[in-house]
Amino acid sequence: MAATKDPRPCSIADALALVGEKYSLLVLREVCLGNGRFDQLVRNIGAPRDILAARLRRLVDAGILTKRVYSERPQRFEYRATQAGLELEPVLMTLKEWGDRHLRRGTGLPMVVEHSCGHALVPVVTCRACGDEVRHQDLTAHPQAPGWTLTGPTAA
Amino acid sequence: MAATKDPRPCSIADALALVGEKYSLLVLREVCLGNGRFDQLVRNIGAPRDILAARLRRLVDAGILTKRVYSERPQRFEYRATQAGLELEPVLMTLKEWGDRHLRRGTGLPMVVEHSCGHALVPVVTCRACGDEVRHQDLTAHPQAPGWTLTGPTAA
DNA sequence: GGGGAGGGTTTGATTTTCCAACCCTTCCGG
DNA sequence: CCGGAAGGGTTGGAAAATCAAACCCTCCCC
Repeated sequence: MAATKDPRPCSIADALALVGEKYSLLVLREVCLGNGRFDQLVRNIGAPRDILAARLRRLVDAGILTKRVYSERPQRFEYRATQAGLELEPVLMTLKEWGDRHLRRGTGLPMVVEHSCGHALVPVVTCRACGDEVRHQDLTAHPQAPGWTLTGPTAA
Repeated sequence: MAATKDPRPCSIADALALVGEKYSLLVLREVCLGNGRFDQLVRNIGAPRDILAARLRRLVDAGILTKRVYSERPQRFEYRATQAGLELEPVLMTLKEWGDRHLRRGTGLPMVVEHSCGHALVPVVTCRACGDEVRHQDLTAHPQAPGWTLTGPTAA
């Protein structure tokens, strides 16, 4: 689902071209939870079976999932996240946190993820260099490739 | 674009229902960069004008963007991120980082974001409680609402 | 040999997207 | 006063993606 003629070279656009189609990130959610079987995915995501099959093919081709046999005779499969797939989990957690805060004021969370430190996970995006939480006003964009023309206050 | 019958109550699914449609997150990318005018968005994202208009309406309705007049006579508009919109920027940065690492091995990045600490931003998702980087093996899911049946190794 | 689980594919109707063309207002130049 | 051009969309019809339900195949169990 690449933005058909995105004139900007952009890793965000490229990433979304792989995992931005409807259901793809929900597939990853389920697979990260260990629910990697076809009918589990159908039930838990609520996607049409044909679409789901297409997404799974795409994610496997992209190296985000692998298809494993968990039983010969009868032959049965399971999808699992590759390393690249697991590294998308922080994106999911960050999105979950946003949804928890903005879409469920007061409603109680449908799921809580516990971190190994013993606390409920509240993901925070920080800067690798200084450790500070990332906020918009601390960021400045520096285009490195043609196609980028900035005009706003974030421009460099 | 809600997963039409997602049986799971889930903040990830809900968030994607708002911003998961094609182009929506790219709109947010541009708006965060300060490129909030309709024809800038068309050019920079490469989306059809009608689709873009629909996305903008939706994002404004959802409280993620606002439509501001930046010139009366001739009347001209500009879209800006609300606080809720700005708080999605960490999601974009995390996704950008994933794309930079997995989709551009060796190709040189099309854009670098500088953090106010003086270094190029490399976003890291950490746990608010302990500060450690979030990794899959440190997470355990705890369903709080019906609809959640876990079977895998992540299950609680 | 009937039925169910698992993992899909096929078919046809319904929605979305896409693209090009068009519209409207206001400013500008001649 | 007339003809653009910029900005911000809307409209119409063709093309593509999605949806739901039905179907298929293999193997297992009774």
